Amino acid sequence: MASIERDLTFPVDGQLLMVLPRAGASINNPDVHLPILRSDGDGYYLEMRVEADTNDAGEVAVIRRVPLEDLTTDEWEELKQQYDSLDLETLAAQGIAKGLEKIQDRKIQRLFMALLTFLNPRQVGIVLYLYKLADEQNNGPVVTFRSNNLLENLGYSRTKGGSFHAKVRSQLNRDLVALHRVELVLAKSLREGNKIGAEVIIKSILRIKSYKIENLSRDFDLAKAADYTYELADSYTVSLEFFEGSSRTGDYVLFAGDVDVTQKLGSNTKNDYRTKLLIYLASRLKWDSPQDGQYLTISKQYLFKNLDLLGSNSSRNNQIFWRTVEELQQEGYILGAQELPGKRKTPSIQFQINPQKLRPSAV
DNA sequence: TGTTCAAGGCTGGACCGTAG
DNA sequence: CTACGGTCCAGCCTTGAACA
Repeated sequence: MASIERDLTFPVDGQLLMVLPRAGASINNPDVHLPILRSDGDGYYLEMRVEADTNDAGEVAVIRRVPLEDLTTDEWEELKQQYDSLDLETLAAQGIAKGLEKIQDRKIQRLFMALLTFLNPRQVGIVLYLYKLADEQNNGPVVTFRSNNLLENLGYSRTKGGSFHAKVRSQLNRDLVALHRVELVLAKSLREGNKIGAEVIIKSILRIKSYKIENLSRDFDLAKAADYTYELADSYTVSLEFFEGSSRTGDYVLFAGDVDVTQKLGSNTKNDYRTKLLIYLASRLKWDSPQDGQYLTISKQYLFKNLDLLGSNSSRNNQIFWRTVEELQQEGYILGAQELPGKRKTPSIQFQINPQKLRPSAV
């Protein structure tokens, strides 16, 4: 029984899921502040704050930040100068790529890009895939994988020669380095996170422990590849920093082993509502701890915010939302969903989750 | 409220060139 | 030869605005 179960599902850390939608909140989210440069006794940081929304316990405060410890004084001055010349307001309105195109220095451009698009659905897909591998490899939080296998699982196609395109390879290295380099600052006990003076923890999603280059003639530097070039190592060994797995504390959510992390051709990861909804539902399973483990009632306002459905046309937002629910229903994660008549004009949605595809650990 | 239209952002794959 | 680097652009999808 237990082994069958393990074949069909894999555990993803509960604390990570609780914080994931917040940690990856986009620039359009009203709780998100624009990036700032900050220095304190410990060093320099480029950081983005996500403020808590006190009307809902799950909308906790999180800071995501890139430590800039290896910057020279000149680089720090240049970074400050580039930062001052940025029009951060139009960056949100006109798109991130557009907003950053004036920055000449590629490293600075990529730094902002990494922070602004942190934990987008493509990166979340990578994280899910790594938790699945951790379960298969049974080596605790340590996972070893071949880059090409990961690209394959993300649904990318190969060139005529059989390799992957330089741009996708490069994006993968940048994603991995972002998951390694960006630190999350959050309350140690998320459920009490809004209290003043709460103890904080600082963690990355993963740490890259080592990597391999099979063609020895290539000389590869992880940071340089992420900051300046289009390179990718052939394999990586990483350690998942949020990891309870199936250990005795048992704080996790089981995901279906056939979870789809492929990137759809022609589509755009920031519009991957299906992955956002899946993760948000998993997150709410941890926050709400429903007695039956199946029924979740979530206000539409918070659903829309966490799906980044923040456009001005509410009927269109509704269309996209229900289309997304339909997708997860087709995949079997959701057994049913219905809109509950709203108290004071705040309608909510009741979901019935399929415990065979998504199930929290017993509380 | 929902539809239609035009404009434009983001992604990845085609193509081609280059370095080692 | 393979992997990297750059340019171009089609396809998907969203957005704001106008309108029924």
